[in-house]
Amino acid sequence: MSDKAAKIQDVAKAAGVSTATVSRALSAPEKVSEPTRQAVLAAVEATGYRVNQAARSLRTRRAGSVLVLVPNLSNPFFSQIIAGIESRLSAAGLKVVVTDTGPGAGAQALTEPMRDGHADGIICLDGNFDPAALDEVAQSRHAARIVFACEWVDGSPFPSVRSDNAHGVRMAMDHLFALGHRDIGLVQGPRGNVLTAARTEAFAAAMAAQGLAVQDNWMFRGDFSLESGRDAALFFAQGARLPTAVFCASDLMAHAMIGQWRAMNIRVPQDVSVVGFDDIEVSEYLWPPLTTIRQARETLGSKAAELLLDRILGRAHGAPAIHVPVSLVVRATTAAPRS
Amino acid sequence: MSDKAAKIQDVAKAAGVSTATVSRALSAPEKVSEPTRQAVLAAVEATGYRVNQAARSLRTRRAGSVLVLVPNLSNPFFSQIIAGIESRLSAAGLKVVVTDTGPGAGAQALTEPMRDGHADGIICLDGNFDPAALDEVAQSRHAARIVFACEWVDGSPFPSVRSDNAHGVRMAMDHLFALGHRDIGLVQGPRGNVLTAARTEAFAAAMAAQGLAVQDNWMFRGDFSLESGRDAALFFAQGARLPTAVFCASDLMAHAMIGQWRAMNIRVPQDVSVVGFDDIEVSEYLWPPLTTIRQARETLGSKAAELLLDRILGRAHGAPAIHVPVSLVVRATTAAPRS
DNA sequence: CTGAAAGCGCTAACAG
DNA sequence: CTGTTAGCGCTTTCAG
Repeated sequence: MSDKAAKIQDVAKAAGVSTATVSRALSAPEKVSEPTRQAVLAAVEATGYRVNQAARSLRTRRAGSVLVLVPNLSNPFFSQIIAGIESRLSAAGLKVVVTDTGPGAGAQALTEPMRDGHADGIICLDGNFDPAALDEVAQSRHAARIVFACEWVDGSPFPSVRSDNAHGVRMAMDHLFALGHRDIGLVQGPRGNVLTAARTEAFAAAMAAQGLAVQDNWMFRGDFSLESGRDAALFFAQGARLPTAVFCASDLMAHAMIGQWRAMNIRVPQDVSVVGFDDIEVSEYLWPPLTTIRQARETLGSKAAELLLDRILGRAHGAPAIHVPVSLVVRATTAAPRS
Repeated sequence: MSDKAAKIQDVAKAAGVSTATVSRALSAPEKVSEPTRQAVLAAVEATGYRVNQAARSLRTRRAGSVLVLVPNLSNPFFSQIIAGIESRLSAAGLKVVVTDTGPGAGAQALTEPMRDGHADGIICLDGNFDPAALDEVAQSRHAARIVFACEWVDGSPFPSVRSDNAHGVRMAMDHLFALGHRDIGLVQGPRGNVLTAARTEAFAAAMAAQGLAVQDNWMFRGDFSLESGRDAALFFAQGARLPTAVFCASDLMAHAMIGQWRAMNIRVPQDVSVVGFDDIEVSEYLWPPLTTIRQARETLGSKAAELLLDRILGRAHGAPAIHVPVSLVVRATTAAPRS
């Protein structure tokens, strides 16, 4: 049990067959007669044999695993997506490993793991790549095994799974309009981010459809982080007049903004209503519970896994953009405007 | 660039040297003359060569990576620990991969990755293993490359890095005592967890030192989750009398408890004071900002990485338990008891 | 259905 | 300092 690791030779000897048969019994059972299969399995058990993945990879030129690239592991938003990915891929016999794309990771982060034989495919949750650099990636022979989820890169030829951001924003805005809000502020994501673009654009469109102007002094540039949410609170509070509602492009920013406002005695939703985006777990538990747009994170993950699997197995090609529905979760941070 | 992957042979040919020299130039530059090294590097560049990790692993019997086992990826508490691990190990040329120990993962999760050649070592942030099963793990030839961090398993022969939990609880309690609290409740972690044991014991000791009894009806069994924090709020509210302060074994539980209480019109800290444990990022941003015990997460991670590295390189042995200092962060959830 | 044998790409002795 | 050579453990033709 604690001796040298058994190798396929040892199993073959113990089972009285050749190494080739052991190999087949293990990875293509249907090619082996039932009795030999049993014998091999028994021998595997007896010797405590485990296949050496390095040797197998070298021979088959497959890694047996998929890499998930996350922009920021500390954002609880991502864990459920990973869970969705995992459930789909582990069923297909693939391991899932997760890595944080450090700040300023180059586009090579998308191909290197495959070139180096670490992964058979990549699911990237980070859209923060230089489009030009991505063109080069697209030329690589590994390009077909890259899938984006949540975020994506405009104009890039990779399949992606995304929440229906525009629809989410529209629901949020309709909810605010229905409550009677017309003076609505926006906390955006970081410049150059596709989610920022999609959500900001949808915000502007919704305002325009109501004949409302988007005011510059009610528009704050954040970066999805807690800190920028706090900054947003200060920004709005310093203005001549508070909007009656603010739409935040992420829950995290919304929570920090609300927290800072409370410290300043600005009450949500009595003084200002707030809507978030993401529906992270904590949003349900804090007070006041956050009205927000829920992303179907598990679905996002499993669809991305599906897309990648299709490509790894050569079952499908092309670069579809799959949109996953979102939903409005009305909780306690929204109410009619202050009079 | 997008052709077949270059192999070491191609580089050797291009540089006019043998494959062995290429190999040396890449992984032991000091064993090669400067001119040849340059020639090899140029050839690598020209061919776009990347070493095949599977082949290298097969030959060297090393994976070149370390696995971090996390109980729950969705807890933001872990990400900074991982960052600490990463900064130390990447400097040593090791990749870091992260996996979620699914619920009910067996002890084989600790050895399998090494047996299978996926990892050279394991840093485990999850203490939830059957001690009996761990005895078997301890016999394995991979036992020497397992390090625990944050959590650990009592009586197991593995090195570990831990926060000084007892000291943290003592500081929290002293803070409450100094404010005048004597009626103090406790929200524990899950049964069988070492952190629960350490923190609950320290709580009881602190109370005893003040001549105070630990009341059963002010003691709630949680599991570190948001949901159990909400349950704790209900539990205390249903009692005949609220304690004047509650110590929560995790920030997440504290936040959910406070949130639920606010919904019930129980105010923190006016009606009850609350102290948490962890100091997750959000604790600083919510209202009221949480008084809590800060764990030096980055340090926890880097020390664990150091410990593991020593063992991988054969520089050190044994199973030390390294204690990392914690600190009390006083914010706004604690005040003098209601009168 | 099974066995023999040839490597996958790399590194580590061992000579020179 | 450099080249030759022998595998690491596995899968996969190719025969039988």
